[in-house]
Amino acid sequence: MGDRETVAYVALSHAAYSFDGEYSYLVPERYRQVLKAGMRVLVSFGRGNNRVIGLVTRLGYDDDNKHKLKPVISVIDKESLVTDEMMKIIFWLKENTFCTYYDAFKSAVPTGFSYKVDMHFALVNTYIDRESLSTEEAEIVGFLESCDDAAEVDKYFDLKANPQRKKPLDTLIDKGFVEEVPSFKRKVGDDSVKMAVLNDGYEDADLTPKQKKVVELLEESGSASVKELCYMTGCTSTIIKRLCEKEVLRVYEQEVLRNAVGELGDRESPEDIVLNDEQKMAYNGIMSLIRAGKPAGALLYGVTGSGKTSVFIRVIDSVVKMGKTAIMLVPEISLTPQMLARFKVLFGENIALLHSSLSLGQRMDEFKRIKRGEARIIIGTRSAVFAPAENIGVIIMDEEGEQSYKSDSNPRYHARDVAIQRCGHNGALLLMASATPSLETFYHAQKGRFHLFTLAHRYSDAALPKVEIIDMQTESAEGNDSLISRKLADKLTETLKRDEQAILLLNRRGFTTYVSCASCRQPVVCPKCNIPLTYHKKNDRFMCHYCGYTMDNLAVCPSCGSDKLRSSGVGTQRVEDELARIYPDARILRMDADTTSSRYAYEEKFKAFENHEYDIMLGTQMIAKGLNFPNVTLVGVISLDKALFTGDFRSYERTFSLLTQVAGRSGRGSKPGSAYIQTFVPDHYVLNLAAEQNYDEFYAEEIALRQSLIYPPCCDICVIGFSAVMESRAIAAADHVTAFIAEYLRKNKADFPLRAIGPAPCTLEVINGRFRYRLILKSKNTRCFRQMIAAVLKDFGDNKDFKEVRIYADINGDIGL
DNA sequence: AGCACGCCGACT
DNA sequence: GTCGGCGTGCTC
Repeated sequence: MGDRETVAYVALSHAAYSFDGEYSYLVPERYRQVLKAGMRVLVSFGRGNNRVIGLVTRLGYDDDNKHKLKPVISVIDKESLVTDEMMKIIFWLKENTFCTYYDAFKSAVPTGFSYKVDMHFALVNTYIDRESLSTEEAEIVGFLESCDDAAEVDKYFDLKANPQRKKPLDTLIDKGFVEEVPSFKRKVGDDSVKMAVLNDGYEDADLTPKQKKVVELLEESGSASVKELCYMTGCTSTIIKRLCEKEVLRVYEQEVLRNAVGELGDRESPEDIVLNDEQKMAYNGIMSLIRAGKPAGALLYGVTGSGKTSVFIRVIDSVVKMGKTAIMLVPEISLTPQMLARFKVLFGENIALLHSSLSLGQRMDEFKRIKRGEARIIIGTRSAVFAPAENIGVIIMDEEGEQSYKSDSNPRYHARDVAIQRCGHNGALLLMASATPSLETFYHAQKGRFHLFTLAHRYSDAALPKVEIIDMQTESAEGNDSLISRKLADKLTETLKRDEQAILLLNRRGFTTYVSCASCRQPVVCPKCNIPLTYHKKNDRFMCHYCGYTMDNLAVCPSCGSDKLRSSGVGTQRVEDELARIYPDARILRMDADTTSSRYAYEEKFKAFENHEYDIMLGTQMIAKGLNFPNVTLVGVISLDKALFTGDFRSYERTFSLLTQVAGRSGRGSKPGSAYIQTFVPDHYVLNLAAEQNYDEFYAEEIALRQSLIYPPCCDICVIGFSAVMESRAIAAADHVTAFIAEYLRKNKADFPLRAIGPAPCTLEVINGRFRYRLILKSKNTRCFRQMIAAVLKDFGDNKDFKEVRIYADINGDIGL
């Protein structure tokens, strides 16, 4: 038994969920010293011996192996990208979010580390017996002799198109005459800002009408982001690509400013931050939990403006002085430049930043700095919870209830759940903070599973803004058909007169949200999604906010041909117009996904508003959160009624939180602030409790509701979603899975409580031309339950009948839409 | 997902 | 007789 072979367990990069697993490969002698778990390797897989990249999940020995193992072909990484602890997280992600090992790995490591393999081949420096070769083999050897370096034989012989040529190449490798030399290329990422400019001599090119539109726009503006170009001209990025091929324009990646925050003069010491008594109590309690070195969770529950950030700073400072690391998660980093600037001043080089607007290179650098222990304070968005930090003392989640902490694509994880796992491994504290915590978190805090620290007073005892609800029903009964009530209008006038600023919130982009025909009553809908299109005045086009489809402004009704198209509903653009009419002298800043296509634009605009270059800021949710403008004394909510009734069980919670947060933007400086909420349902308790900023009461109401209707946190909820181009296929798939579950329960004599709802169409039945159905399972998220879901997904993936149907499972995510 | 193996129809 | 249709099942 002295001859046990070293074996690497490998998770493959291209594995589908149904055959994802740890495959064992022999580790050749030459790699035995260097290969570690967490490195990527090149292996051959399947009957066709395709070269694929895989992740070594662990190393072991070949005990009684019945298989003839294939060897590891080559090792890609010089060092492991994954610590032991992160490897546990990868396994956890696979079990809990039903992704593949490799998907989990990818979300834990910056995309900049992704590689594309190209196989090259070279002659082995040895005697080759020509006589033994077939003609095809001799041809290959001849070609390789004519090459200086390792040659891309696959390209030369076009192996993709002529797969029969692969065999002689393989036999040559088997005979030891030819060796494979993999070449790894960094993939070019695609999520930085792409900008376009015209090339010299563009005038001479032959252009189609759509292309001409793009060129004209560029002539005006000089340069523009590709996204903006598409928005304004209504074309797709393929047109830009075509223009690029014609050398009419060129596309380049926008440099992200390395030092967006800049070197800010004097460094402050975190210890100079003075805490009031309440903050001190919270700080002491938090620190004693961290010093205990045991996994724990705590909620810092404080009203807006109670100085949670100061507590964070002192905690982080102390944690770092203990020799530990700290991770601080924020919902959207671009929305908190002010907080970031403050941290830079306090902690300088000790900070690493992980968020989406960094370039790939920057992200990789930050990742390395954390891994080497050079940066011990990590600030970032959701995915920063995977930072390769070791010896973590605390993970802070600011605005813990924010939606952006939940991923709604592939590994469908919640940063909170990952953070709990990491705190468990590190003996660290998970510190969640919010004025309006998620129901889940507050529930656990009530039950004593999380420690609770409360900050009940606003810093320096500033008063909370006075909030008033305005009934738009009586407003219109009394003859005011304007979007803005008389009261809000008066307040705006006063505010502008005092040279103070106002923030107005509306959760709909565009101009009008609904265009319909007065004669046939048909709304104008998206041909792919069957959802009413939104009219955008700025580009004079109809747009679908779900799939991005756009079309020209219509003169006649597409269903009956009459010219009586009428628009209704209100978008930000329409409000902007109305404001401009009432307040011709006011400087209005509109902030929504249409005006701010690049991350960089956010900060510019917020800065301009802060410098009082504008009087009124009008926008969607993005303006409601985390910002601090001392000169803002008026907040108006044009309408949020739609958000109350989205069909998701969290819609009350979200609306409550949004309202309290936006109201909190008012009166943050020395001047007192006020807020006005316009609504057609003025008696709704959610609105009234939000106006009172009464979270405790809201919690009591909402938890009772969740208990009686059985929703989280009183149970766990799993959505299994199906989508297909043909509606009947989506239904058949959903029915199949429903039957499979019933059968599974019977066979396994499972006795866990389970309640299935549906299958039923999703609220938005069609998106982007795919019909959507869902099955909702209410149960307890136990291992048995997850095993069942995994079995469902595996069975489904193996089933050839449903090739064209996409499926996903999401535990405790949203069920709306 | 690929890819080979295998078991039935129209062809040099 | 064989070439090739794509149904079925496996991948260390």
